[in-house]
Amino acid sequence: MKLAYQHKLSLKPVAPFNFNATVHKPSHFPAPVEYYEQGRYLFSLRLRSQIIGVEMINRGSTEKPAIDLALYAKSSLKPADLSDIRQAVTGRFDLESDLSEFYNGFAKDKILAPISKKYRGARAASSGSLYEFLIITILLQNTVVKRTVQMMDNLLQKYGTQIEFAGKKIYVIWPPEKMTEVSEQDLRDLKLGYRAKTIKRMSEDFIGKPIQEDKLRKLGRDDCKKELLKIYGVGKQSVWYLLFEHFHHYDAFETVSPWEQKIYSRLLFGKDIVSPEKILKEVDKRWGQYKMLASHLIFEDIFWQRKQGKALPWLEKEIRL
DNA sequence: CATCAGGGCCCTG
DNA sequence: CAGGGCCCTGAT
Repeated sequence: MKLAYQHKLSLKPVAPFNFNATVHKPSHFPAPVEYYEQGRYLFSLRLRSQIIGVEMINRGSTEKPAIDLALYAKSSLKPADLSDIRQAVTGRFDLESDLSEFYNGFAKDKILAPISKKYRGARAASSGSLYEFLIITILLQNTVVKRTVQMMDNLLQKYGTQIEFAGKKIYVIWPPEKMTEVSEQDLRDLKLGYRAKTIKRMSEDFIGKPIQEDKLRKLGRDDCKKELLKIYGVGKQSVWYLLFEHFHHYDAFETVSPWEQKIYSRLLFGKDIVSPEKILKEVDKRWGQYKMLASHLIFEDIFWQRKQGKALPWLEKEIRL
């Protein structure tokens, strides 16, 4: 499906703002629902029944941020659509948070200071909808990245829609209702295993009396967490991915999975393995209410380095792409 | 060839 | 609140 250029919007994020380190997270597994290059990011969006291709272009600097959004769709966009898109993008990329206190602080922190300077203005972001994020967290469960990638590709090819805009082809995820027409066996045939059931049940939670993403955004961290844990397939590991990346609670760091444990052990203590309790205590002591944002930056930094070709053999062992 | 753990979660006892 | 079961795949 080819989408035609319809409209341009201009956004002004709150400074300091780092475009590249916000829109692109090199530690994330690659899914064909987005495209990134320096200064430019494409992703797909469903708005009511419309499919929108969004192209974000960096037009500013860290201290004077500006983003242009070029919007692509089949038919023209109404003022209400534009206002919804503006709101969605602002929310998903957390453009209105003032992080100057964080980025101006911690100057004496040996680990954080150089990284905080390097990525000044970066924030947590998740370009997809809550539903899309939940699909990803389910596919991450109890498996290795390679298989997650395969499951996601299988699902998008079968149930997603391929769109072409701004010179690129990416997918847009299916609407949750789609999964009601699909049997558990259909999903198992895509090598999803027992996740088939989880995806079906989770999708149903978005229909009828749907989960309200906007309402969840307004809740405090603990209330938001409580609501998210009610969703079938969301447990203690997925919930803080959601709280941080999707809902931007910058202190949401309460569990460490085994692979992350190894990486944080190395980055914080220079050791192969340190207990999760010790890691959590350390980040809390160092960074308090910003402990997840700070940890996220040092975590992403090694993946940026890897992307730029730096050899990190100990890391390769942990990611198994 | 077989066994098993892996970016967890649900359910049961 | 601990522990078993769950799908599939690549590593051993």
